[in-house]
Amino acid sequence: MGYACDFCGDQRPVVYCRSDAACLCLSCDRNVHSANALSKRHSRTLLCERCNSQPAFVRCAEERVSLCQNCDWMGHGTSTSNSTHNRQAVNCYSGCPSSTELSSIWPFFQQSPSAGQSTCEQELGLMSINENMESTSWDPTENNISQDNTGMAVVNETCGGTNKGSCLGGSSSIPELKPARLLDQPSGSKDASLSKRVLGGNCSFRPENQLEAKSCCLPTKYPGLCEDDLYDDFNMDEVDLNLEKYEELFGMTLNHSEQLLENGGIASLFGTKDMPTADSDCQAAAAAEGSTVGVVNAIQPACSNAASADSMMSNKTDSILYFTARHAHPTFSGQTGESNAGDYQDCGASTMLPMGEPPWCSPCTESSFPSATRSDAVLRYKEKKKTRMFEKRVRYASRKARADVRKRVKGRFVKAGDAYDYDPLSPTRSY
DNA sequence: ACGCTTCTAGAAACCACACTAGAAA
DNA sequence: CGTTTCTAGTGTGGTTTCTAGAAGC
Repeated sequence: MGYACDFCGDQRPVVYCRSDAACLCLSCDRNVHSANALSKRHSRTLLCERCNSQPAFVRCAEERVSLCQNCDWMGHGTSTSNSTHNRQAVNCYSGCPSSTELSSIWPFFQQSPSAGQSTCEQELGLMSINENMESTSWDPTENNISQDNTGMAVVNETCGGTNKGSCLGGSSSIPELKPARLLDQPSGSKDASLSKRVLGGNCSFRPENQLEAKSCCLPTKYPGLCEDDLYDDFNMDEVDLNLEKYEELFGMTLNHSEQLLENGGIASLFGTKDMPTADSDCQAAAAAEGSTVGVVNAIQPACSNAASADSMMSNKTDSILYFTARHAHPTFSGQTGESNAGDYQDCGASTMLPMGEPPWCSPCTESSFPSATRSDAVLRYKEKKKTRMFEKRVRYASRKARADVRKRVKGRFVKAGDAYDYDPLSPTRSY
């Protein structure tokens, strides 16, 4: 069975766009993603050359193939001979990089001469791959991964010593590998520096830190933290985070927040009662699923009150963000059982995460979690569970791609040739 | 307590057309 | 039985409109 570009249906697909969930040839990739500023921000990566349906995760130097997480696991995780293959993380890109730029980030990448230069690289310099690469140049002193000047994240050289067992050479290395998407920042170096500033020294290079980075960029209600600059980095699409999960991440109950406020805890530093954590819903989930209070307590660490939580985080904002993100993390791991490995890939979180981290949720114990609050949380959890089935999913990426570039009048599609007031492909109007 | 008005949030409708699935030839 | 042609139905996103519920008086 042959594979074809989701857009033109003719050429062989080369890249995978997570935002569109589409496999595209280079020509269509440029065509589609040069349509407007938003589409230019779509993060793309190579397509897995084995299954041709998932974004590539690593590049096997020996086999000279790009593989998704599943295929990499199948090919290297179970074979003792293949498991020693030298593999490198595959970088993502956004904007409209030229073939030269693509070759610079993927040295193994070769493009046909017919494919010309990008049509929009000049007009959208902000999205250029150079800046992108710059933004992904994480300080090696802060992370156990380095990036060479080709944009490839070379893991093998940096995971020596005690981490040898978790190198890419082994099947257990996946959680330690920073996915290529982690290296990709949609905008310029400003964002990169911001991310580093927010994440601080607490962030090691683990897939969950992508979530941390995203979680750090909370909605604009936290003006002192990320109102302007950081919000741009909060790309919900890239995290594949639906609203429900967003609420699970940040939907802290008022009562709990007030407790923290009274104790001079985290919320006071945010200056809001909506301080984001995921503990209440996490507990609600556990309770709603028939777990006893003992079970809830069993999965929590010895962090029994807001004061201890406060001390855990010290008084640094960086640590607070790290803390909240870690708490939010378990909700990403698909506790509902609805997610599959592909989903994990999409959201950038490793399938190994649930095993690698203790699934504790809350800095408070049952005693500090009144029954009324718990029932409220259970109610909210049930509501979210009820609405879970209605989340929108794009079934046909090609239709989405066409709808994205279709001309409209007041939001409605117009006939081809008719006057329109909105053309996604053009910044000007047709009046 | 009741009725009315105003406000708000969410759902539904609308549009063109490429695409799909099934029936018919 | 396999291939081709035809047709009805579906899905896609941005905007507007509708509706139910809450809040205020």
